[in-house]
Amino acid sequence: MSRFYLTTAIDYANGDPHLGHALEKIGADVIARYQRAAGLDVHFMIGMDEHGQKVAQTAAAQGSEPQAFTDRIAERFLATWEKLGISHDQFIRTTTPHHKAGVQALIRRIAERQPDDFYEQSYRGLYCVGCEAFKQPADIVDGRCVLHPTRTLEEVEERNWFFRLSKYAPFLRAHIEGNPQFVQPISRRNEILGLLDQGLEDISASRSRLSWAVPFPMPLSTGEVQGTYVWFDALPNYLTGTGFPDGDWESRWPAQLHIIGKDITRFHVVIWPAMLHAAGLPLPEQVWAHGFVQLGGERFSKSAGVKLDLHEAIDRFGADAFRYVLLREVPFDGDGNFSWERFEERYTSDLANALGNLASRAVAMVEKYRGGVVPVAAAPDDEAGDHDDVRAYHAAMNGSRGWLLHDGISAVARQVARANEFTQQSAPWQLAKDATQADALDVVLASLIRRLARCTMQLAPFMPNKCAQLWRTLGAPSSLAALQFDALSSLDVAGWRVTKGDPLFPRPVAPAEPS
RNA sequence: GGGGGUGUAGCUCAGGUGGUUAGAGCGCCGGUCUCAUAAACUGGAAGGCGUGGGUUCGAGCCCCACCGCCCCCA
Repeated sequence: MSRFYLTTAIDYANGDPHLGHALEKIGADVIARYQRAAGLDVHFMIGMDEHGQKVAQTAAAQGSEPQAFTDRIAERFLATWEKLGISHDQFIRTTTPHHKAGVQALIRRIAERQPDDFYEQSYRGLYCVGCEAFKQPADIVDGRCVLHPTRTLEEVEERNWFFRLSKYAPFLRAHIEGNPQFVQPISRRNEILGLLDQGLEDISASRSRLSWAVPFPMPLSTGEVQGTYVWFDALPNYLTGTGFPDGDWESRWPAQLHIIGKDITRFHVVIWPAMLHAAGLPLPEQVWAHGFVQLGGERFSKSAGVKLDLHEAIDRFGADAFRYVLLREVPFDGDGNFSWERFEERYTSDLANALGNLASRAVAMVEKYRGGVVPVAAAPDDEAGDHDDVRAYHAAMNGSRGWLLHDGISAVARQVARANEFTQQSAPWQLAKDATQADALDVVLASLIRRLARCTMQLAPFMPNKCAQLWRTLGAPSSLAALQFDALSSLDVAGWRVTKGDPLFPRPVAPAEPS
C-alpha cells in the first residue's frame, strides 16, 4: 500500500484558532480522507509551534509560565480540531523533548556534513526592549517602534550562528525547475523563481535573548549558548514527527505533501529544502500553498473588528456543513471570501434544498411505492452524464492537477442537480399511478438511490458525519468508512432498505445574526 | 521601493494557442409540478469584461502606463 505522509503548517501558539487555521486543517483533512478512501496508507500530522519570544511574552502578560501557557493553547486547538472532525494521526508540539532533541540532531548532522554551512557573524539592528526583538523598517515610524512608541529603539549588535543559505540557490533553482510538482500552485512557483533571481541571503540560525527556545547545540566561540531561531526550530517538525533521528523514521520520510499558507511559501520551498539538502536528506515531494479567507471582503483585523467566532460558525449548521461551505466558497488554490450571508445561502441551496431534499424525496418514494426496499433494476441512460462528473471529481481531488477541492465539490453538485432533474423528468409519482409502469418505476427508484450513494461516497471526505448518516438512511449494508472508491463503479443498491428520518440538513429557522 | 498574484452580470467565479450575438452557480422575476425539507423542474431579465493608451482586419484574452485588493521581501 502506498504511503502518504501529509502535514499542515504547525500553528503559532500565541492565540486562539481562527478561520484561517480552520481552512487549512479542513482542506488537509479532506485530502487525507480522500486518500484513505483511494486506498493509500495515510499519515496525517498537524501541530503547534510553541517557541519564541512572542509566546514567552504573551504568557508573561497573562502571568503564566510559557509551558503552562502553551499547554493551554494546545488544548484549545485540539478541542477545535476535534469539533471540526479533523482526522489527524499525530499532533506534534515543538516543546516536546523528542522534537527538541530532533532539532539538535538535525543541526549537528548539517554541521558534520557541511562544516562550512554554519558560521558566526555579528548582526546589528534596532532593538525594541518592549518587544524584546529586532525591528524591521516596516515596524518603525519616526524612529520608534509602532508597538512601543514611548520607548527608544536601541542599536544593538550581537553575534549569532548563521546558515549559509545563499550557497543553495543554484540547487534550489534546479530542483524547482526540474520538479514542476514541487511548488504548487504554479503562481507560487513563479513567485519563488523570481525570488531566487534576486539572490538569497544567509539567515541567522540562533539568537541571543531567546530564552524560550531549543538551545542551539553548538556554543558560540565566546562560550555562549543561544536559542535556536525560528526556521531551525519550527520547520524540522515535519521530520522529527517521523521519529527522526531514532527508530525507522526513514519509512515515513520524505513527506508526500506539505499543506501551508501562501505567506510562508518561502520558508517551505527555500529554507526547508536547503536545510534538508545540507543534511543529506530527501526533500518533501510537494508543497501546496493555499490562499487566504477574507471576511465579507475584508482581511482579518482585530482592531477593526473584522473577525469571526469560529465556534459560533461551526455551531450555526454543524461542523460538516461548515466544512462543506468553507471549501465550496474558498478555492483551495487562491483567496476567497466568507460571510454569514453567503454561508446561509450556500447551506440552504446546496445542502438543504438540493442534496437534503433529494435524499428526502428519493427515500420517501422508495418507502411509499416499494415498501422501503430498493428494487432490482438496470441503470437508465440518464446516469451516463454522472460518469464524466465522477472523473472530474477525481481529477480535482487526487492532486494530479493540484488540490482543487472546490472543483471536486462542484463536480458532485452537478450530479446532485442531475438527479433532481432526472426525478422531475421521469416523474415516478406518475408512474406509480399506472400498474403497467412498475418496471419503469423500479428503474427510476433504483437509479435515484444509486446516484445518492455515489454522491454520498464522494462527499464523505468533506462531510464525514452527515455522509455516514445518509449512508445509513439509504440502508447500505457496509459501513461508509470502510468503502473505497474503486467499489463505486460496481455499486449494487438492490435490496437496500431505506429509512426515512429527520431532515439531514434542516432549513435555517432564523437568519444568522453576525454577533 | 522590488517581486508574485488578482480585478468579467447584485454575489462567487469559468472563460487552451486573440475571431461570429461573453458563460455557470447563487440571488431576483415569471411559468410547471406535487414524490419531497413551501423543496424540485423550467423560462427570463441582468455585464461599459478595473481605467487610459497601443499592436492587430479583429482583444476579456498580447504590449505599456495607471488605480484598487491579497501575499512576500526591503
